[in-house]
Amino acid sequence: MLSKKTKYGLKALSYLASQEKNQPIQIAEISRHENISQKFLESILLSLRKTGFLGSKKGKGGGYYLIKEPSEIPMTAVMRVLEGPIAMVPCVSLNFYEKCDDCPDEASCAVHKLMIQVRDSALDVYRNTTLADLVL
Amino acid sequence: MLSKKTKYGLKALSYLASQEKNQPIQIAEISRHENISQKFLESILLSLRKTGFLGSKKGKGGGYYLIKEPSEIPMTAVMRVLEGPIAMVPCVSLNFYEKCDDCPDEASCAVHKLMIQVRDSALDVYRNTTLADLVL
DNA sequence: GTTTATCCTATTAAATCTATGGGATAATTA
DNA sequence: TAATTATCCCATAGATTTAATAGGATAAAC
Repeated sequence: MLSKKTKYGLKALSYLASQEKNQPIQIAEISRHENISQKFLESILLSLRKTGFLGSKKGKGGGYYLIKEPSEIPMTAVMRVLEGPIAMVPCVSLNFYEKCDDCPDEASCAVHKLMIQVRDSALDVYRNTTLADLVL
Repeated sequence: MLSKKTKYGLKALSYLASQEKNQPIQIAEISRHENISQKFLESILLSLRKTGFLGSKKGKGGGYYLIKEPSEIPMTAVMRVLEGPIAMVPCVSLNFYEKCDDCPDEASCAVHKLMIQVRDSALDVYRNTTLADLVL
């Protein structure tokens, strides 16, 4: 299941990407427009800022804005920040690899074999989709 | 993340599929061989029996066995029983569809758009993989 | 009738996710 | 400078899900 955090984060990014001008948009406006709990959204936008997707401005006229062009923001990056590993098991993760402590041999493991394929198919989608594609 | 239930279920199915003869294999043997908590595995095998993947036999010489040929068991079916929906959000699920209560229009929803693609790519893998492919 | 192994339900323990609260910080406006 | 506005940040509560365990019932074999 996709977490609410990821869902809300994607919606917020899309909303920002859909703006004509790249002016700061307030949390309140995004939360209203996308039906997201304002406080929850606040923490999500904060993490998107800290990971380099968004810029922010305080005080009146402040808010959040995209730092890069939507077409320059691949879903691989967004998903890894919001949802975490793209792989469904750590032992097939490219960026978050961990060995299974129960499994003696990855090469012969059925789960490993299957999840490699699932990971690759998901990667294929995420690598070929940018934020711009979702706003069309 | 793949649940332990699914991981263990897949391993158990693979172990059964790897047996020479299709004789009943005891829970204890599978749990030992695959490093799975016996009691937890018990409940998983039970659900796999109730959903028509496994047969069972009680008493001495009893255990679980595959009902169909491994090549006749597609991963779509296994995953749906063990893990649930293949889609990451209910609004793009083929077998477990649910409308999002927050989202006014699916067609214009960025999350919807992206998750349709992810679902299709995962389906493509699961549909083209059977239990037999994982045992090779 | 004793042993063996699955069947079944209930419950607990742990982890994770979702959401909220309250105040600190910084920028704008007057 | 003071008031207002909006992000920043930490802490925590509440809800849900997952993982595992317990204990006994049932059925088959010998």
